[in-house]
Amino acid sequence: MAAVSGPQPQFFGMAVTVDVVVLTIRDDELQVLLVERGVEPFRGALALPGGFIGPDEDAEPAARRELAEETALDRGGLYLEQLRTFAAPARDPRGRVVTVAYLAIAPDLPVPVGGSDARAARWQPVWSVLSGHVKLAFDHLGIVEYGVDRARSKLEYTTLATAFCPEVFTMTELRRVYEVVWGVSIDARNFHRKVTNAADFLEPTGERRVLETGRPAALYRRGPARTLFPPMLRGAFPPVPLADSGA
Amino acid sequence: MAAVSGPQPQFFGMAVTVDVVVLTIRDDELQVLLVERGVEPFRGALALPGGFIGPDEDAEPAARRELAEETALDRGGLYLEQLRTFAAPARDPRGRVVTVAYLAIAPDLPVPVGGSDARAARWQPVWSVLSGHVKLAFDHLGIVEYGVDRARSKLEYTTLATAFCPEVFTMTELRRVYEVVWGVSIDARNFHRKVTNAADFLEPTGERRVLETGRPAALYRRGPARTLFPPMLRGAFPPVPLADSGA
DNA sequence: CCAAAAGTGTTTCCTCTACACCCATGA
DNA sequence: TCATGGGTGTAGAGGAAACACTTTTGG
Repeated sequence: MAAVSGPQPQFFGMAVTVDVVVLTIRDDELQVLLVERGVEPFRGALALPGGFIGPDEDAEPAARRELAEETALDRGGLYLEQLRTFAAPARDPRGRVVTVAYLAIAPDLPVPVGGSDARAARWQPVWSVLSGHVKLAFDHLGIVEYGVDRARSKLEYTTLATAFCPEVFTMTELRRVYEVVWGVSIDARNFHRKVTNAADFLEPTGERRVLETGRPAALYRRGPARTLFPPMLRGAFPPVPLADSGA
Repeated sequence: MAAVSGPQPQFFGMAVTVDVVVLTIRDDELQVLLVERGVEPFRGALALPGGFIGPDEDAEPAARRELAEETALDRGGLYLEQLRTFAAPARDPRGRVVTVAYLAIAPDLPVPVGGSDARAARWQPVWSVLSGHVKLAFDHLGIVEYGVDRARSKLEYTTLATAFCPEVFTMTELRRVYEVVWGVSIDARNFHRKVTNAADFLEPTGERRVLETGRPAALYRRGPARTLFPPMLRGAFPPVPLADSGA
């Protein structure tokens, strides 16, 4: 595509990248996917997976491509949505680089491997990033904060929670998503009633999963609904920090 | 800021613009601010106000600057939030132009005037744009659709509705915002109770506004809250199309 | 039989809707 | 005193929180 000679060629000196906040639940914790940078700047530092948008590429395909290249995550079922764009003039030492941030949600997957521009990819608990224990390159800390906020909000009024689950899942697995992402404790019985009443949220498969102990759990698949009505309101839950389900 | 000589100079050939969906309520209709383009491409066509981000400028300041330049809208009180970024490769005939779209909400203001790159600025009913009656340049129709959707959603669980009102306003003015933006009819009495119960949504000024007829209405100012709890759920309102408040 | 996890029923409370009713002003 | 719009009271429906209780498996 040749550029029409325009009156403002001086503006065509920027680069646009994508960066992806991939969230999952592992070991009963909310975790984010990070890569160790293999190139300058910030070589060796941890960062979000991402990279430059190609000259003839749209942003979302670029996000999927970078995920596939750097982290071997490319299965089609991955939930991906645009978060927001970060355009502070000095956010990248290479020059004027504007980044379009994406949020992806994945079920608990095998540990991803490194790719071309990244030495290694690994899951990191979100709290360790938000608390500053783990430092990120560029302005990626702010992007993670924004992405986690978005995910927490969207659990309320969309069916996003199912994106954290595998294709079939139990009621308890779905409830753990809410508990872990929000950091609250939820009554299993009222939760069961609420989500089964929400139209098109879940479809029973008819199958059951037998565990080591206890009654077998019914299995569900995500339904066609994308918004949740009535919503699951966070404000309605007790300020209890967490269920002491462990130990 | 000189660019550090990086390994990927071939990516630095893009331009980034901002485009702003400014919404207001005029004549009991939701309206959007459009400008008549004064330069190519699409010279003479209607478009959203916007323009190129400067070499050392962040996106949000650019949006405010373009609004001031093209539409003489620059008062500080304007609500402005980022919507999303549109990056389709062929969206602009001048070359690879990525745009960061913003949503602004304004109270009913005096009709704005044109500025440098725009011959004239004017309010247009949203329905005339969404229905295709009024054609827009570039992919701006899609941006308006996205912005209107966002505004409708945010009325539910944020205090965004007050951004449509002047600094002090009556309960009825606030209710008209919901009715016009959602296209529904709302019981005035229940609405009154609901918003006065929501913490920090409204602050009574103690003043009253005397109208031509009827009991004087109490005046309110927006409170410090930015989120609304409990939310105003759209699904709860009757499927009635509109209040027949006019003749 | 016991432990553990899944799922149901029931009570109580609280919010929301619908609507009757009262209040304050101008003409 | 009438018309017009602002604001309160209240009864009934529906949803949610709390929690006792039953079901189904493994040991």
